[in-house]
Amino acid sequence: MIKAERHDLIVAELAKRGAVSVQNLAELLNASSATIRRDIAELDEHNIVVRTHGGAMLQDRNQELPFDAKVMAFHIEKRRIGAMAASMLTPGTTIGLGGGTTVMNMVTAMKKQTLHVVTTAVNVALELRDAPDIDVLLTGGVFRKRTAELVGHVAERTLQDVNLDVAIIGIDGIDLERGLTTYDSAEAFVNRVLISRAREVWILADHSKFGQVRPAIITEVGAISKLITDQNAPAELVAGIEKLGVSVLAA
Amino acid sequence: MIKAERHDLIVAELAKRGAVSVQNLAELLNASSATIRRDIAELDEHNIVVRTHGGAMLQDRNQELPFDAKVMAFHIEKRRIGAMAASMLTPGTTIGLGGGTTVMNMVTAMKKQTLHVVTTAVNVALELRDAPDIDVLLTGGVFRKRTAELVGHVAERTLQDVNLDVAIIGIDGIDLERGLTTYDSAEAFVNRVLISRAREVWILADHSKFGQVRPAIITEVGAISKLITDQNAPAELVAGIEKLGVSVLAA
DNA sequence: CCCAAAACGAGCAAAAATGAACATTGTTGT
DNA sequence: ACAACAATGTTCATTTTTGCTCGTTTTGGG
Repeated sequence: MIKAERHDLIVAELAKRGAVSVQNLAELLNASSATIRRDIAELDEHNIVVRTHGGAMLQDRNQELPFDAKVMAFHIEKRRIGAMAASMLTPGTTIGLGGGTTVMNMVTAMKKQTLHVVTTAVNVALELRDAPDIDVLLTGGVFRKRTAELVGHVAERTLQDVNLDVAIIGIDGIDLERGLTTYDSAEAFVNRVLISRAREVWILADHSKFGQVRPAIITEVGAISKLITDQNAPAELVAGIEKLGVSVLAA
Repeated sequence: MIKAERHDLIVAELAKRGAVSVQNLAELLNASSATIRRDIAELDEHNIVVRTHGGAMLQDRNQELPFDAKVMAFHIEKRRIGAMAASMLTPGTTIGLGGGTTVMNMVTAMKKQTLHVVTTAVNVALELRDAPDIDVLLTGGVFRKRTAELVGHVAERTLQDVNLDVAIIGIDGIDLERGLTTYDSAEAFVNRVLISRAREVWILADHSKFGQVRPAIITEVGAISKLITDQNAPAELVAGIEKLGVSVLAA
């Protein structure tokens, strides 16, 4: 059994049970505990799992939300997408972040880095409270209660004053002709401004978003730099997107 | 079973039942009562559960947020001050809110009212997520991690664009000669802007703030309209403040 | 108010897990 | 074929965790 296979199985086991011991995994995978420990350490470095004494778990209980998390759709995929996106950041750069669960997964994975963050999402700011080397600028704006995101002209004007190296946003639908879409038009507009201020645009979207069309258009597919998704994204759609000059990465 | 897993299960059990005994948990998790006690103690240190004699229970929702030590001090007084201030609001008006624990107490007490809120405090916005008839404008700005407040020119500029009926802020010190003061000068400055945009200024301060002087000046005592405090405020200071035209109310 | 049962904290020793160094195996490129 | 390298397993000293004992504190019933 090769390393990558073990890693996959460890993540799969965690997805099922939430936490596993080194011993269990050693038996399950016919590997020595030393190897399992090395595997877990590596997965932890990539922020895919959290290493603990005796084993590994999916998330640090300190940040475990009282609700969902484990119920959330495609949370393993989102976590891996977030971890990959976080690992691709250049230290010291300024990144703009929208809202959404996938982006939040990325934020938890990037806490140890050195960055400047501009965001329209209140949750992102709060999550970064214990990130010692990341400063956070909240755009301000009308507080959307459902998503805890900030919209409107205050958000827009604040964004007009910053330059971003990368804008990273989550979406609800991606379609070759209809572009990147979401449910709320005010949020779509703010995301459009975010995009306009950035040299590069990264989109985070698990495979369930492919081929979906939502009411509010954010931008066209050709306008983005990178699309970070999971292994299950439909191949022909991925090919079509790449043909538009977008680099598609599968976590 | 690894420690982290036990911790998760303890929290899960609490989520279901509200409270559990050490014995129950010991059986359920196949661990000794000593271990369970240590687990609960650790979870309690991280403020995830509340340790009690014989077991553990869920956090008291009213005092759970990130302020810890400060919240406990003068908790009762702050709550009464907050309740009184909330009861004095006129429906439909626009109020500006700063940060701090006393203001937060007021915010929890005003959720059912109909109001427009402008605030520099991220916690205030989140707290009002389930207030159906209050719309919230967050000013934006640099996110101060210690207090979760927003400061800097973005906050200032947003405030320049609004007119407030009342500005309500908490302070760390009030003194006849040295005025209203707080620890952080950036926050003091934002509060000053907040005050400048309002027709009326209400200050919330429990009695421990009287006679205190902190590094950063917000404004002079004569500039405020109402001071809402508790019964234990020193009488001679209150008299001096009233002489400056401030109406002092004791909750 | 008092007493017995239950729960607790602290110290301790056994057990489990870890990290680091080293040996072995397998793979890759030349 | 051979050297360089990565991955894995093994050993051992160290650290962390756990269960137990015992004296003390808290709780709740009479």
